Amino acid sequence: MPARVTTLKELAAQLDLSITTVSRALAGHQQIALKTRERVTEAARQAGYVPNTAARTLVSGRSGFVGMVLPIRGPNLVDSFLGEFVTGLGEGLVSHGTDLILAAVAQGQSELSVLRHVVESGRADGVVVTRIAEVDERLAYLRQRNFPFVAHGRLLDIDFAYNWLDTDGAHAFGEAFDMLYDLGHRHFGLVTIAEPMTFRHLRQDGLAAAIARRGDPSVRLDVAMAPRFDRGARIQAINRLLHGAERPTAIVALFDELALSVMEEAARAGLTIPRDLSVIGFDNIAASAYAPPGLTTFDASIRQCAREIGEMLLTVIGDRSAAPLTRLIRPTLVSRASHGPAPTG
Amino acid sequence: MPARVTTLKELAAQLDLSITTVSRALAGHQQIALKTRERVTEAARQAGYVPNTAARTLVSGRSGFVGMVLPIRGPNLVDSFLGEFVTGLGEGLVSHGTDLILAAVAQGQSELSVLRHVVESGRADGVVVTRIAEVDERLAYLRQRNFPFVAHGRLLDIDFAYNWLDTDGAHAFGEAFDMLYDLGHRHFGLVTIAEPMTFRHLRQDGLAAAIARRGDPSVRLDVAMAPRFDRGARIQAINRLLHGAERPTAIVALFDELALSVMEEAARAGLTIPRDLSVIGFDNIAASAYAPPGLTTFDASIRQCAREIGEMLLTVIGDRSAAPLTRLIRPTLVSRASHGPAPTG
DNA sequence: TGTCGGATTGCAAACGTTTTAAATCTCAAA
DNA sequence: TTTGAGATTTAAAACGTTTGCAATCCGACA
Repeated sequence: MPARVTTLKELAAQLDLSITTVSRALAGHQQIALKTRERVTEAARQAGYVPNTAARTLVSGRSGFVGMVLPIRGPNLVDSFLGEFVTGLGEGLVSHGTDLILAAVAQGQSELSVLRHVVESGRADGVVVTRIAEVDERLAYLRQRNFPFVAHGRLLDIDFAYNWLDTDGAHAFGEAFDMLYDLGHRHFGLVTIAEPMTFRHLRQDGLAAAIARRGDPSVRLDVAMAPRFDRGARIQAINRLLHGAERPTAIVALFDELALSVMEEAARAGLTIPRDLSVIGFDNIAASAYAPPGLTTFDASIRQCAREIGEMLLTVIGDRSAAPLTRLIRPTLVSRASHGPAPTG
Repeated sequence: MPARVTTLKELAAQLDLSITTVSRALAGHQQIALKTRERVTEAARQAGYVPNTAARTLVSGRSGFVGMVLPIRGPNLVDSFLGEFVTGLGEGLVSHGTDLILAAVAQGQSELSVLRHVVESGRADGVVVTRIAEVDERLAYLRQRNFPFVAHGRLLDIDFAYNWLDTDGAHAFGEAFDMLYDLGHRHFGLVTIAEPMTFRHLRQDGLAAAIARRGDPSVRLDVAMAPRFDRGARIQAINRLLHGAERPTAIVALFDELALSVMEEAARAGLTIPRDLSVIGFDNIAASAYAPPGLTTFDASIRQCAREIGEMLLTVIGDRSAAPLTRLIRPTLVSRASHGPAPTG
């Protein structure tokens, strides 16, 4: 069995003081004589005393934890930025000594039920919710429960105010269109996913808005929709786009994984990028830098976003009555070699 | 403030039973009449009752958490498989309803002090330790503290028994050598790192052992050592290898990031892979599939390893007196296009 | 009717901390 | 010497759960 944990009671006995005094001394209360405070602090340091989290949580009602439900993934797919996200979140939380709780979802269980469990058991003082769906029962629950949370992403119909941070995909896709238009492209392809996630709409709408802004009737947009996690179907959708009656000269993909697939299929079809086809992605995952000829994309700086989300959540936990915090991050263009002038003729 | 949390007391009052009975009924104790058990279970379900973690932990001495210290990284580098690792760990833990605690290390703080805090505060029932160093103070502490843990990786001088899971890098590097030797290669390069991590030695020793086994005095091995996180110095070390008096025909890298750098620098030097140079990596990170011409490497199946680590840790926590668990996973060769016959002449 | 035994339920302590309210101490002023 | 104000310390309750032990209930048997 593990060596005995030092407790307040033991420390108090050793110092011939009451538990109360020791507790207060360690908390730095002014009412305790300075000499006593120092004596206690030193003894605690020597004994390697660390207050018991459970006891503290029980009495204070604060756990010092922030929760997050691990995204569910198929056997061979991992959230490509989970690592970055978690790292950033840790950075954002560490200043307050807050730790992160990751709760996995068991087979056949719902993400909501896990979230509920985290909340109701008092494990966490607040939670982070990622991958927001168009209609998101998690947000509905948290709101009704009035539990502190920050969402990474937005709802579509914002019928209530809440704390969120999002990357401005609409802006990025508008920027992508403008850049490609200026390079002479008129026939565009968009590869998107079938899942009801908000970011899909925001990005597509951003693209559509930019097209509308330009007001050029010769601009054409073909949309290919692929299930997110079915690789075969994804390839099929992409090839329909590539081998249609008329091929777009520029393809914008909802995120890098799709863009990389587009580049692979284009290569397989004998197309040279960017001479025959321009491709632009979103996220800037590691592989995008390596995939020839280097994918032009937008950096979503997940780590930085997650760090801010952590900080926001700490704020929300600290002051539950504060006005909702919202933050829209503008992703930066990472210009590599997968885009160029529209092919002539 | 959040809606009131349902508590045992409230549930008991509502059912006109004692707290004890309700607690026992929910725990499924046989001594409670079946009818009562059913009545209580139903009421708890209706009320959405979830037992308070802190209270339960306090009395039982078990937190239901497993801890891990977030690896420290520079501003732009993230542990490339943290996401996979965390996902796997979650999968391994979820069956027992155990959650994962991730504790970040603040600037200027030591990883050991954070680990200590996690342990001493009773936050976790066990911990996972990754990236084992040649002499690892974390393992020394955990052992002396007799606290349940599983290490991902081994110590060099195993002077005490403990629970570990490791990928058999030695075997993989031997396999790589054999394969390359059979392809005619005689002059080898190894790109390794300067940090005192065990896996460095194990892999290098595996390579050396394979060379010795072959007993061919014409085999030559040049070793380039680069600091792990200094990209500039890394490139420099690689180029020394590429532009020495005599260039190796095959380069084995300690892990994929290094191998990808080798391929980049080789391309920059006008070399064609694998015609002029064979390159083999280790880990099979996502980018390795995309980097031209596709990196031959070994799949370390981090997710699967992490899952097993989670399961091992649960076992260790359940039975502290059990014999140490050890597990050596043999990585599988992922044969892509970066290796081939040695150039003739 | 009284008693016994098994089935069922409840009381109270304990886990380690924080905090309210009260007790004690110290020392200068009266 | 007494008084009292301020400084310092403490006792005890509380947080929500689990659990050892004791109490109660019920029907059967004598």
